[in-house]
Amino acid sequence: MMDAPLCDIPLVHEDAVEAALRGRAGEDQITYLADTFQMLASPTRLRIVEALAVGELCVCDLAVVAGVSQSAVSHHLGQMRQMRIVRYRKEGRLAYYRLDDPHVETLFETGLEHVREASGGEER
Amino acid sequence: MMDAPLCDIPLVHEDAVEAALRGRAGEDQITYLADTFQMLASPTRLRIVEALAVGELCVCDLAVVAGVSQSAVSHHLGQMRQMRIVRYRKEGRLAYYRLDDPHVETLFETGLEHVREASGGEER
DNA sequence: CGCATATATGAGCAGACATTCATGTGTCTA
DNA sequence: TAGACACATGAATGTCTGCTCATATATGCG
Repeated sequence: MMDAPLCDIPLVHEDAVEAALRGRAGEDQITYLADTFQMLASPTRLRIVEALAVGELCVCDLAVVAGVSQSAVSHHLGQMRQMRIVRYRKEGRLAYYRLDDPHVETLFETGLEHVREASGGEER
Repeated sequence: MMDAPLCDIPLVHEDAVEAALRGRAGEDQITYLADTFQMLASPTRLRIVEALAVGELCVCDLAVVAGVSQSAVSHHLGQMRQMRIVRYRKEGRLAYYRLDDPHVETLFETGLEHVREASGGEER
């Protein structure tokens, strides 16, 4: 039979694992962060973010820019609002949306830089 | 009754929409970017990124840190490798993983900053 | 060689997501 | 005030994701 495999009795590289475990973000923060990235994990929502990085737009405009129905865009906006990706102001019967905080644009830009390197540069 | 509804004949705010459409990223880049954020849209994978931000780790260590099975972590690593989130080097029968490029850590950090503001600060 | 181990990978299933369709709410205008 | 319109939202549905289980590949050791 086999000896105790290292993988079952945790800790292969005890020091490294402890270092990695020190100062981790809280469970709630990681969950919230995953949900935040989830909001950016859709071409349609990215088009919305990209557009709002230029300036505020109403729901109709966003539907045009993102190339989906008004209903679809509104559902997306509802979720993005909840995750604090966007905020909005009402003016008459129009709702003008914009990015909620500067970090969102930073995420978009940084992600795009990464993509331009990662998808451009081929195999290593 | 009303005139032709603005939403059906596109362009509500023509200037704003045109501004938003100017200089957009390519379809491929947006798709790739969405897939990249998708890789960060999971608590398990975020734990992996968080751990690798400290230093390289083998698969077993990562399974411990992320709190999932070896199989699960390996599946995640395969996807993350494909999306250029991580890379690895083989040493004997161990595989040591690390973040593929600095942008990844930036995304993680920026996201965490956003979360700390967004989830901390309450309703507006 | 032959076995144990570290990692990778395929299949399958339960839960999550994006869109559509239908309808609800509030605001403007005639 | 009646109706049209901008926007929001609930329900239903097809697709995708993440895990587990089973198995494959490869390396090291005796």
